[in-house]
Amino acid sequence: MPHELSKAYDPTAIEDHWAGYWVSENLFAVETPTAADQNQSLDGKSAFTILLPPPNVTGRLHMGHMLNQAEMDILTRWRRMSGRLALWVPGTDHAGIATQMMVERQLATEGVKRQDLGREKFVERVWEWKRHYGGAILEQMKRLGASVDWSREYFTMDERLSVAVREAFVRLYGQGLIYRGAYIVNWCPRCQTAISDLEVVHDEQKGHLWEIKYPVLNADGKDSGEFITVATTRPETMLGDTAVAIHPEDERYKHLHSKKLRLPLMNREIPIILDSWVSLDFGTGAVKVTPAHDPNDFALGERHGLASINVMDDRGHINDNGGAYAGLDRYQARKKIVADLEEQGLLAGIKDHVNNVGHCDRCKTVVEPRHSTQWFIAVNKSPNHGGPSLAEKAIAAVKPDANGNPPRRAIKFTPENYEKIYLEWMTNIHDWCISRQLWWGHRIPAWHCTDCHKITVERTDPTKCAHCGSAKIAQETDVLDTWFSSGLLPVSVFGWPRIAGAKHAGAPGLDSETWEAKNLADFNAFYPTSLLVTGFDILFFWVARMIMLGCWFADDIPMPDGSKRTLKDSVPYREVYIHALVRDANREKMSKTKGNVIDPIEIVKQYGTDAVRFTLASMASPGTDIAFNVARTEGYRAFANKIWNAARFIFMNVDRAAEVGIKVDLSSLPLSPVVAADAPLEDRWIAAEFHTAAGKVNRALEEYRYDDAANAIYQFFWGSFCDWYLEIIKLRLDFSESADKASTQAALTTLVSVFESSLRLLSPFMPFITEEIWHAIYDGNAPKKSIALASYPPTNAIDSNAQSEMELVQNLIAEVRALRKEIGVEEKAVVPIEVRADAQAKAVFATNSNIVERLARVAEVRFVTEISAGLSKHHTPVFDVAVNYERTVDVAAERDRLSKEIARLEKGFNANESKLTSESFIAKAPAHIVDGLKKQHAETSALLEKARTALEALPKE
RNA sequence: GGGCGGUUAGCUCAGUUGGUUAGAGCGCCUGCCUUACAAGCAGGAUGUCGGGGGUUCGAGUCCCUCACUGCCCA
Repeated sequence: MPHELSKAYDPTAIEDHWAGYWVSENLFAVETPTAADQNQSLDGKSAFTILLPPPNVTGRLHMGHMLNQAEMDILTRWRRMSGRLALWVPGTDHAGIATQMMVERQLATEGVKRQDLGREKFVERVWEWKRHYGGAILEQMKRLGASVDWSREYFTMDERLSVAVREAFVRLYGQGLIYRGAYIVNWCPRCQTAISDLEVVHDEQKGHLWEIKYPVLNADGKDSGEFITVATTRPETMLGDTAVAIHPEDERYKHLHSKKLRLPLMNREIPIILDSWVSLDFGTGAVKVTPAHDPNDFALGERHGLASINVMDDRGHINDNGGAYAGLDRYQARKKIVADLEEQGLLAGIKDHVNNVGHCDRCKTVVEPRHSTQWFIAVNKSPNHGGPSLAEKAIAAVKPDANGNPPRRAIKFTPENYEKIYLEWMTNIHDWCISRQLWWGHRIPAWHCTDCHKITVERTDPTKCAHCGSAKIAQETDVLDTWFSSGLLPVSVFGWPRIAGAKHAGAPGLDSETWEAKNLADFNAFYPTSLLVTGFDILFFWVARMIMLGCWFADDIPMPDGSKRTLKDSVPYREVYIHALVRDANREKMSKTKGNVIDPIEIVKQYGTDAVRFTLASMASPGTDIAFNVARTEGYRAFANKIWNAARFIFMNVDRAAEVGIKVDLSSLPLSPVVAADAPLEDRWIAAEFHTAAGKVNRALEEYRYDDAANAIYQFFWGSFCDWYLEIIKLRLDFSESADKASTQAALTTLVSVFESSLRLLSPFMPFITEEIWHAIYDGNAPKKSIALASYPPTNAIDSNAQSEMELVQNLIAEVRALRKEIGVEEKAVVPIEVRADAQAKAVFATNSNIVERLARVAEVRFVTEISAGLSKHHTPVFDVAVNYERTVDVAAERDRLSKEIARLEKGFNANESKLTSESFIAKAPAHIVDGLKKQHAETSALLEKARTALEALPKE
């Protein structure tokens, strides 16, 4: 039997199959456009390009990813079906710290340290690990059906992307924008590397404020007996103190200006310095200064020319500069120092104190600010050849044009407020520390000369120093921050810098000419990408970095027509959509420690990918966090089930029709429902409803209103198509001998056509179930390999007459149903009704009386000029209706209902009355408001009158 | 400390440039196994739109203020 769908909807049974099919058929691969395509503007299709913000290669899919990917997939499928050349490029980043950690952990189980292996062997091990376990998250993506081009999958350590990293480094270095310097950086003692500000997560912790007395010295270097008390949250850093700072205006200490202090425990003489940065009210107003271990102190040290004494090694242990404490872990040292101070009577007090402690984002170890030599990108500096800085360009790409009207933004943010946040951040950005003391990553292409101590940076590995010619050179051991390479992705995935016609194209390694031509074609077609979709928590990671680097490096690639590329077309993407956080049902942030993490794969197994996607979409209102509630998902699985059963119903009828020789011509189904002007009301109406919904979906997706789009489809499919259309169409699905076959065939054709269009409308949101049913409609001979390659239904004009006529019929049915309940008509009883209606409504009811009869279980619609006395009736502005039935009236309930209705009407009446009697309202409000209100007022008065009369007519108690 | 948001039905959230009597899903109550669907059908109840003040003919929507709350940055 054709069209076989199992009786019950079972998502897991269909989803695995289609997910595999989409990948194995390479369905969403996009070929590099040929030159001919380019000339014809890609065969008339403009590209929609979207890059997956690279998940960490060690990562597993979490709800945030699933939301992020569902949003990208919905947009990509919608754009693809709407005729755009849609390319979604997937991949992962190499996650320097995280991946190195994974492999070190693995080695630890073998009792081996990476140092035992040596750098080269260790890196080999990491690659091995990556081949085995890396990219699990992409496999999960495949199961979820993301419509990405797997043939273009990237990994930031790939050779082609490494070429881009090298090129970018060499250029920035040559432009004077990369430098090496000794600064305070965030140091993770566990990972033993510097990390960027963004990789430090701050956490409020209960701690202490230790108050320590520093003896004031006389001119002869002896203790004067006076003390300055300083307060600190990290007493162990005092070993590296080189001054104590006070505010120059602080009256408490004015007499101590120019005096010296004795640093306790170390017995070192340190100066008192004056600086207005010191806060008068914090602690005692005197601050110990440790330039090597605190960013603020470092700045003070620079201003006052203080020495910087590093007292800790890279594991967070006190080093030889720490005197008696050398070798101790930082916290052991803290304990001992506090104890020693107390013993010497120099501990003035201990106070409870809540402070913000920085932790390593990866391993949660407390970060130690540390003075060390690192590589930086000078983001605010003008390059050697002049012009704006990296940050200035990144600001110009986003800032509204001061003179432009309307403002011209090269990159548009949604929700808009992120533009402000981005600009705020980019305006105050500090130099970017790009070096990491790791082995896994892009090794910095700089060579140090042992003879002249200068640095050589070149595109190909040098054999001798570029400055003195010495062969005694050694490559820098540090690697680059992972973000340095992922920031380049928008240009590097399309082949930069190996782009035909670009400067420095012929980089070594691959078949350059072929590659460069192919890359040029890709770059011309797909850059700038259309959109970046990401969470706000990564705004500064991807967004900021990609914008800085994209704007910097793309602008020397000429435009396809040969003209100079300007900032507008150098940006990595035209739009940025920032989504919110997925929280648990109680709005709590999901976290492992709280144990409230929802594994999307588990939920998917229970309810199906389609239902989970729909849940996320329907809650994804821009700027609002999603409180993920499985009750919602359950509801959308029910929706999928509804669609499934509608399909079964339709197929059942198609098959029954076939048995009596009635066929639906599947080869001529329209792209979206088309009905004749003289078609039955329900046909004209469902087409109008469809186009209304389709219009809403298109408008909503243009504005990233996934919630509006999902709701419009839900309402249409369930509320209009299933609840009304399917019920009405049953009247016309008559397969008996006596039936008019042409009429049945027409009804069936419209039904199938509307349903098939609806599947295409829904497909971007629920790709699996729509794929399954769509193929079933065509009984395995679908016109395309996938519904995802079919066209999105175009929106036609909306027949609003059909909508208002149908609304009348629906209202009548609803009133009858309500009446039946009120007067206790049995569910199954078929009863006559009396209707008083104006001429227009009466005509509509008369034409469609069979619909009323079927849907409201009515025996006969009797048109009257006045409802018979004694019957309970319902009133609307255009008709009154009553059910002819020997009622068992619950007088109390009826009185209650009428009283409530009267109260409601009175409220409206009074509100309108006061407005309409106000002269200023009549004079100042626009005419259509006044007219509308007058009309409503008249209706309300009439209904109020009728309700009051009905209440009067009720038997007295 | 600086900045940005939020407060609308029991819950989670919509509510377009102020405009006619504030919506949805879930949940809740009542009645139905009406052969596509009980993961269903039909009917129903529920809101001083956080408090206060102001602008306006008109405020959930704009302004001020207070309260509570979340996030980012330092």
